[in-house]
Amino acid sequence: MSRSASGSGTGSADGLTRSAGAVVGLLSSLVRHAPRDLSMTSVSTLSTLDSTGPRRITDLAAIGGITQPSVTALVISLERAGLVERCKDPADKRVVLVAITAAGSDYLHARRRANIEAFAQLIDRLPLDEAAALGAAVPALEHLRELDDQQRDPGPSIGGVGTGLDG
Amino acid sequence: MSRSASGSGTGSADGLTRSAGAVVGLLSSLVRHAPRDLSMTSVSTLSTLDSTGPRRITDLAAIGGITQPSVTALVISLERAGLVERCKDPADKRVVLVAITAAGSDYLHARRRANIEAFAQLIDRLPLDEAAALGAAVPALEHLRELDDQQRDPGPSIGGVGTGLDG
DNA sequence: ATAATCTATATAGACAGTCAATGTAGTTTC
DNA sequence: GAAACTACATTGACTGTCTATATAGATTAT
Repeated sequence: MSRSASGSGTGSADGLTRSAGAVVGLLSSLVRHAPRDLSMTSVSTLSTLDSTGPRRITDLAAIGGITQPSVTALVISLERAGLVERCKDPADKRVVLVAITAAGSDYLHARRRANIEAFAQLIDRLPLDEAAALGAAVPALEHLRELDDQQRDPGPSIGGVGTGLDG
Repeated sequence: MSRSASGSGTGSADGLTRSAGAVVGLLSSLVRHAPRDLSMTSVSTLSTLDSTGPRRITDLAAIGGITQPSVTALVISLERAGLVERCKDPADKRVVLVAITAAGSDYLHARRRANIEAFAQLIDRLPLDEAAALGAAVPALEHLRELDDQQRDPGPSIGGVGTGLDG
């Protein structure tokens, strides 16, 4: 809380705190109204499968930050919904490889599109100068997300966590 | 998706979509790692009580977007934790008025401080220009939250919903 | 080679948070 | 003062999560 407090665009001493409050507040406002047809964790798991290909149960647990039994249950329900497939790994008969289906991929992309579009419509109602300021802050927002992921997952190349809202 | 697509700071045609994606992505990244000692709904309820004073059960249900039986259970557990008090309304003996206690208020403020500070530390690691851009986007972010609240709650003066992460 | 150990997943049992449906006490209206 | 309404509590179910443990298969050491 030392450096950029003087560097933030507001020029005031608590610009940083205010930035933090603004982002956190908006975040809060959105989360609790997200669609609930699938759990955040399910969407997050689908997202991982979609972007990085088939995975074993244990991987999904580590990536998603939940336990292996939870993933087992989650995958079973996703399978029942037709959104993923489970296949045995011929090289190691203990392993279950989970893959997203075409239906799963379709669902995911539709949901992602809807989320972004709804938010885009919100942005579209901003005054021009605010929309411009938001656009200029995009690299900062993307960078923040990277920093956040790094900080929580100091491990190697597991890839983005995927978080449900980005479904 | 018509106007500010050309007005956003990126200058590209999909600047709006990219802004939306950036914000949604960051928010997603943060949500799933929030502290879970109290549920989002509990913190949200505490926040409402803290900012608007004692409330009846039904109010809390409407404000929080959950059912009345859920609030009854939630309030009972908050009461057991010493964070709220329940008292009868002398004017209407059916009513239970729920009020936040000093301990509840302390908890809430500590949590809010911690959240904002953690996020501020993240912002502090941004390059100066990005931190400045983020600072400049604060009014836009705050405005977005307002727009979001309005859109979902076209009703009268219920006040901010409070969403758990802003605890 | 085979026994011990490790690994990947499944199962069982528990708990929190949510809901819909319904019960009960108190209030308002006609 | 009877009917209808309101505020809250209770019940029973379902989901998502956890810990602890079981089972099948793989690896390692002797």
